[in-house]
Amino acid sequence: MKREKNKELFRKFVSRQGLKSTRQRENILDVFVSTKQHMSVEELYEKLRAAHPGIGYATVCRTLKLFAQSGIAHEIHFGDGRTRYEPAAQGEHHDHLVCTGCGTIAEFENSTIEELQTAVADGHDFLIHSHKLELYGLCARCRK
Amino acid sequence: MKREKNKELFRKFVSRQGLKSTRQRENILDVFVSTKQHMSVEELYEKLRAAHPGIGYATVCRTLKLFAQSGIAHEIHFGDGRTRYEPAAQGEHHDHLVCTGCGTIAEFENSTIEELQTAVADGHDFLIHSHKLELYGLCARCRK
DNA sequence: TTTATAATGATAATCAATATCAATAAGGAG
DNA sequence: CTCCTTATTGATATTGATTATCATTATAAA
Ligand SMILES: [Mn+2]
Ligand SMILES: [Mn+2]
Ligand SMILES: [Zn+2]
Ligand SMILES: [Zn+2]
Repeated sequence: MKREKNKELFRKFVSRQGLKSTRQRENILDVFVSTKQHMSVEELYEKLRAAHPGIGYATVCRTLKLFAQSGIAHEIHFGDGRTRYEPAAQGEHHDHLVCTGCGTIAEFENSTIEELQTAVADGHDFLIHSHKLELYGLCARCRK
Repeated sequence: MKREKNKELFRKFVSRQGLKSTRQRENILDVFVSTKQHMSVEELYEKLRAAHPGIGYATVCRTLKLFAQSGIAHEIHFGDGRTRYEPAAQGEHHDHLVCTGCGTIAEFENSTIEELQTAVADGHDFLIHSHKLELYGLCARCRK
């Protein structure tokens, strides 16, 4: 299961980096892997406080950054000034449709687009490390 | 010429919206349309101060927002926390290759990608209003 | 001109993210 | 297990870009 896989990956990352395993990190890990996607730091912090009062905002920020470093999370910026995180699925990738009406996020994969991106980069003698593709607009419900 | 076109478009926007034509707006317009692309607010402010000491930072911010509203500028966020602006070419569109080594920005257009984006959106019953496609990586020089 | 209203610019406020730092916890050595 | 070094935590202060405030100034219509 993806959740357990990510938890295991993070524990290995902590060990490999000489970091320490702490109660807070485990708690944040638990909540994060079982969360709906694209949560802001604030949202995750509130969810965590409900289960683990006393947790610090700074610790949540720091730990989410570690999640991103370890590869189990992706940091996302939708342009509203809030950093969001989503659990990563190893070996998978997707981009986002963002409804500016209700804020709903849909996900999609399109291998042809990905290939064309690589072709474009090749033409510029450019080596892609990562990319961001976001489609902003209105979902069906918000258009009615 | 594109520069004069954009200046004219902005002046019409100002008139249409019942705004006032001011020395500051004209100065900012002059500098903006003749600028290299993807300048941060801070960079534009410094460039403006050189030619027009006394200009206020807040005025630069406000005016750049007006440029974006009027359609002669695009607001860009490359994820470094600084808002950038680039002159818009009416009826044209491009996306960006961002070198994480030296910060150089290359531009590209790919109509096939654009069509595929629309197809993806259609499949989700989603109406695209705008999109963001950025390819991050290393340019040829930074790879050597 | 006169006058109503918008714009300006100095400054304060905002807000998410990050840095600081004393107190606490982890975990290896003995 | 206990000691000890070092990392982590969380309260708080700070940062940095942007936005709001507001007294002063400028615009443009009457
Ligand atoms: Mn996603
Ligand atoms: Mn551009
Ligand atoms: Zn919607
Ligand atoms: Zn480069």
